[in-house]
Amino acid sequence: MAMDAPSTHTHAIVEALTRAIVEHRLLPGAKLVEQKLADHFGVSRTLVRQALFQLSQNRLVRMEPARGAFVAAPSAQEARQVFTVRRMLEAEMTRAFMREVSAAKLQALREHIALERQAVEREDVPGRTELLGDFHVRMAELMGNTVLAQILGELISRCALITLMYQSRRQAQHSSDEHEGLVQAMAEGDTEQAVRLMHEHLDHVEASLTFDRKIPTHDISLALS
Amino acid sequence: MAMDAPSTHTHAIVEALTRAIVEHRLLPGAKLVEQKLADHFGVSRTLVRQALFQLSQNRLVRMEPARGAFVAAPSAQEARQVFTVRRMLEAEMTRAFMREVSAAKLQALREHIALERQAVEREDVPGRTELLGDFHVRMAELMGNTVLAQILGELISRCALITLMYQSRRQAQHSSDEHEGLVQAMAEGDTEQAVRLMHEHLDHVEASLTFDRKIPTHDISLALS
DNA sequence: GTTTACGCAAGTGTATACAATTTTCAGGAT
DNA sequence: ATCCTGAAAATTGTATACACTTGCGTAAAC
Repeated sequence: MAMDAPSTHTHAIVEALTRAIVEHRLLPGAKLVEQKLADHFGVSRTLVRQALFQLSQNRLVRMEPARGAFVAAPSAQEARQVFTVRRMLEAEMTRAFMREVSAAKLQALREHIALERQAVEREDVPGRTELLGDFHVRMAELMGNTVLAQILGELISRCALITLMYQSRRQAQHSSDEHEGLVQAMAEGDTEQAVRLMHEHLDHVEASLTFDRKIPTHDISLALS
Repeated sequence: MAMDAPSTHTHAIVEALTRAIVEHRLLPGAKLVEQKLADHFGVSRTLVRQALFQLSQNRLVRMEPARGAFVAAPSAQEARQVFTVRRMLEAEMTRAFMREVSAAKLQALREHIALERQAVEREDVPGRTELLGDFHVRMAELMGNTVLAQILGELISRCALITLMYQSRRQAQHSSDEHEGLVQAMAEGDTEQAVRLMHEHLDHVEASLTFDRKIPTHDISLALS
């Protein structure tokens, strides 16, 4: 999730909106009225517009000419495409990771999984959603490839938008278990098994998506507070 | 390269600047003064700023707080990372392509290669650079995966920024030949050979990069006219 | 009762004004 | 000659003003 800080103020708005969208406090389709957001953040529309533009680049927000900004509502087809790309990228990432694996890196991943567990235990839904996604970004970071980490981060944000509002505790637990299995295979040096597990893991996450209709939240102040 | 059209005016500026950067009329490190650009395009700074923000998201432009926008100058390390990601993505893309290959798709690629050839023949440097990159995007589009096509398009733009200002005619010819070899392997149904050729192709392109110092162009009007 | 026309409210798109910051450069001290 | 100093010029950052589009409700016409 590493990004530079453009004037800090705009960045803060982007962060707040991103969190609200990814954590499903703002539902797909919700309209984002510039003046309302400006009032909420205590700035002018100028900065809000910058933030919305930025978010529309990340595909978290869709902008319709002269009609305004809305929380993006990716189609089922787009969701499948995102997962297809993730599988392509992460299968090869797993192979590359294995080529330069080390005890320290495996340990770092295990510690991350421990954090996931804790979030699942304490029913911290936003926290666990973020941590479950960040596991994959963490792998890219451990390889020292920031470009890969950034692209994966964006793809995962788009996934979170598609994910069920409240992923069941069981599914979250399951994801964390699969992460552990992956690390286990990597610890044993079984590259092909690791790649296979990564594939299956992403298949499972994709299968757990729900594409039923969304109920938009129009109350921006509520969602952001 | 498919993007939506946000108010058409901003989009036109983004397009013009993108072309100027990717085609190396504006060299890495060049400062992009907002008022100068605004005058050039006959609009206010507002729209120029929107365009620059958008370009900074694509990593074609780097913005320094209170100092302004500059044409990005990716480090050699970043360039290597971009190519690493491309190899990961495109190796798997080639496999996926082979799973749903058809005569029509191969024909489309062959026609694209013919266009590359023509551009190389007539010494159309900007045209051939764009076409050589678009071959890879074309594959993604033929698979119907717009998400993949978009991500590849962005990665390739970043590559173009790194590429030698004037890729030699020989190298361009070589790239086109490798595209043809790839299609040949795909036509013969030899998936692993195709994957291998894609890998080698990207290795060759990466190897042809030059990381010597850049001479910034400060004359914006000249570069854009 | 349904439909069309019209006007007002709300909201977006762009330009401009002004504040804050950085850059430039002249002038003087060492 | 080189290095500080400081004020003016240039440039960016943010807010505001205003034109233009869209959405919606109301009322008139059929």
